[in-house]
Amino acid sequence: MMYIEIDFSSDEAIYQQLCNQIIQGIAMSQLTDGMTLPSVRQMADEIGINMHTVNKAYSILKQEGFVKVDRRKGAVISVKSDKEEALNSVRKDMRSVLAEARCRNLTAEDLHRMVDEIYDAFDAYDKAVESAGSE
Amino acid sequence: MMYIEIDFSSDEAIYQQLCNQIIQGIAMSQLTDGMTLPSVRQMADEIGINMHTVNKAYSILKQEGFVKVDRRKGAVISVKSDKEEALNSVRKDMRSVLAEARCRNLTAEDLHRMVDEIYDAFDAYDKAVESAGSE
DNA sequence: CACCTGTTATATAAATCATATAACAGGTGC
DNA sequence: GCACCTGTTATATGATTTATATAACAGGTG
Repeated sequence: MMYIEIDFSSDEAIYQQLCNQIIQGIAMSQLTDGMTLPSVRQMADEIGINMHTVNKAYSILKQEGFVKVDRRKGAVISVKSDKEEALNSVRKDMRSVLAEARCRNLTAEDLHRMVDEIYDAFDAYDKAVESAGSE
Repeated sequence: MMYIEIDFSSDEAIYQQLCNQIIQGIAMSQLTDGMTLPSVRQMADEIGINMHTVNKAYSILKQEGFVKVDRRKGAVISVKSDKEEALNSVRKDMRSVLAEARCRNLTAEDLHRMVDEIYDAFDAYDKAVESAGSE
């Protein structure tokens, strides 16, 4: 079970928003290895979009190594974690973010702090879910 | 003077590539406050694209606070650096990058190291330019 | 007044995004 | 075998975005 919220007035494509929210769900341990995502049709119904839009998102997640797609079970969370690959993939995006950060005079320390805050926020979510397990 | 290289077979929009390269140019001090970018027509000619595509890029850079556009001089580098605004703007993008990083089991330390490496690379470029000033 | 700026308007072709309808391959449970 | 559920593929259509082209306007410079 996972809340997905699509902003239809966003300039970000729907399939892209869907990908991002699922990745964030994995980051927050809301989605863990072995869990299955709703089928493309079910997910499409739930959030009120087309099946093919969901399929596109799932295909990308598969290609990027976040899920494995099994014809009978559907999309199963399975994160590929080759450290070298991961570093290279992340570095590319990080470079763009840091370019802007540096233009705006943020220091490496500012960014270390930001990284820690965001990572802590991910962990905080884990704990909240664990301790509210009975609800 | 600044080399711009557009990958026409990229899935990234041309105006977006142009924005990114200019922002990276500022980050590397290749472009500094007060410098003027080539006029929209001149830049378009140089890299072989349409004037309006350049204009779109410049307009975005203006809106995001990287340049100020003067009708007579053109687009002048002028980076807005309100720290609070900068932190909030960067945080949003950073969150997406870190979500992927965490899924792939990268630690906060891994990312601190990456931040430092990228920042050092920006600085290294500054120095290279300074010491080769006579060429 | 020619010449350079950015800016705006309009039109057009191509690509992307989202949708819709339909069908197929394959596994599950009755 | 037969419904029923998966993902997957094909095809078509409309809306939006991207990139281009041509043209004109406002304003500052020499």
